[in-house]
Amino acid sequence: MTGRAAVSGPENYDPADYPAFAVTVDLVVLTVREHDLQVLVIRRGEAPFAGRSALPGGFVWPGEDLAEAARRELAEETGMQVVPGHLEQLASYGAPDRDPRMRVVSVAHLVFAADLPSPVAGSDAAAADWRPVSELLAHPRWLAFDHSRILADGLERARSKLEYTTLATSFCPPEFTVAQLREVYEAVWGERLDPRNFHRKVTGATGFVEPTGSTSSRAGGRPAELFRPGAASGLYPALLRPGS
Amino acid sequence: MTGRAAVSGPENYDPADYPAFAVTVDLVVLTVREHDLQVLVIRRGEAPFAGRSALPGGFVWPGEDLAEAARRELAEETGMQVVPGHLEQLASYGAPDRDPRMRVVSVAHLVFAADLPSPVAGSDAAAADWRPVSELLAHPRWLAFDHSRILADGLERARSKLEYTTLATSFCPPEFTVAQLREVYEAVWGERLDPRNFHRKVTGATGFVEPTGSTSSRAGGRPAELFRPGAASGLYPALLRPGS
DNA sequence: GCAAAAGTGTTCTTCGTACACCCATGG
DNA sequence: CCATGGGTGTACGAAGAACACTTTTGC
Repeated sequence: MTGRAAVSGPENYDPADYPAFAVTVDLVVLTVREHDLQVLVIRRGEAPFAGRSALPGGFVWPGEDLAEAARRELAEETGMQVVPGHLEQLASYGAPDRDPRMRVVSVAHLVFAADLPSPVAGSDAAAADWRPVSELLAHPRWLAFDHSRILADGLERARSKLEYTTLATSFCPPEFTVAQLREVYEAVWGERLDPRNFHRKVTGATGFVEPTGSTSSRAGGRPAELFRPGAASGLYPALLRPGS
Repeated sequence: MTGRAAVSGPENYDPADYPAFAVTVDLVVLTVREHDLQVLVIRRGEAPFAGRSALPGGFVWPGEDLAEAARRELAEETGMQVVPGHLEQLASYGAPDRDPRMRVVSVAHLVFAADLPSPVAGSDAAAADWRPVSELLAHPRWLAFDHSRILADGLERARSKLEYTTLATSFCPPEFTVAQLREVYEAVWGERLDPRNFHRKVTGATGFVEPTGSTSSRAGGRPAELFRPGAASGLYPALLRPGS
């Protein structure tokens, strides 16, 4: 387990001499529900951290790529289908004592999910469930391991990605109004945005949203136009956070 | 080695049942020399990829954090001291076949280094040496493993970090002129910038650079004022790339 | 008509860009 | 003096912020 400690890299070593790590993937699955940013957590049944919440995740298998493992775990633990929006690698966490049982390096991934009707069903995990991000970050001990840190990093990544990419549409259903899109920005950034200026910026940015022609009816108020996600992935001009 | 494949995450498993991975750190060490962005590579002595260049790196030890391992490998393989500028995690690479010998997950790190007088000395590796990034990216097979991909990701990260952070000063000596700082931007972005507008933006951004009071003398031309890195880490207003 | 939400126009300011121009040194 | 690079002033346009105003529905 300790290794001969060859110091010059991958050369001159015997594989068996080197420390074995477990490699896992953890998932920060974000969605916007009820004007609030929420994250998918599961309830841990066993020690360590029994009874606490944790991010979904699990071990990477021998033949799998990291992203593949993340997609598999997402499906297994939450019943969510592949590509429920967008999945990207977030960062890796490998502090020696982050798991008391063994040396684990976890590759965290970030998923932007639309608010599906029944997002957590037919799940393999005991209980998968949406929780407000703000609530979990206010109580860092509610999450097992270093998952609070991972969540914080995922949130910060999400916040900055909304500024210069079109990923906010991943949080929306296939067709959406400008107000729904604004709700995404307001929930992720935790700030109120001017509806009038927001509307102009969104419709003015090239390839961000594309009108469908139809409108959405609602109680009280003029019906809103419906949009589809546009072709662009980068956002120009960018939508910068107010408190910059 | 294959595992019982418990599907519900870190619960109900026996550690010995799970696939063992080797975990390494790889380093993308960038600097600007001779008006050109360069990266530190070592020459591999042994198979696989014997004779080819590779990014410096090596195995993570049992008691080490990931960033710690990166700093140690940097010192061992290149003789560079800790914190030669700035070190941050880049991304992890874990394709099943990325190393023909064993299953390896590599956590890549990115270092911004100043152009030191003798950056590679007393090195443990056979030969560590600066190479132009553009040259290596134009010939992806010159680098071992998936290091070309890692380098490309590191370059893109560096490019965007210059836009909205003050990290460019990490490429400069402790005291520098605006022209030297501009050389960093031009080398990393591969674009010419207007010296006059650049000067105003740099000196106008809050906390980016701080005048020392002294000047630098040079052959032909008015002496330039010398600056130190300022206190800010974020850059406001941002310095955006021309071709946006 | 009235409330409510969607969407447009207008003004002010900030920032990017282009480029004319002046400043301070070495030769 | 003149070549060379450092640094400032100015003018125009694009984009952000604030907010008055018009539009289109339900009741």
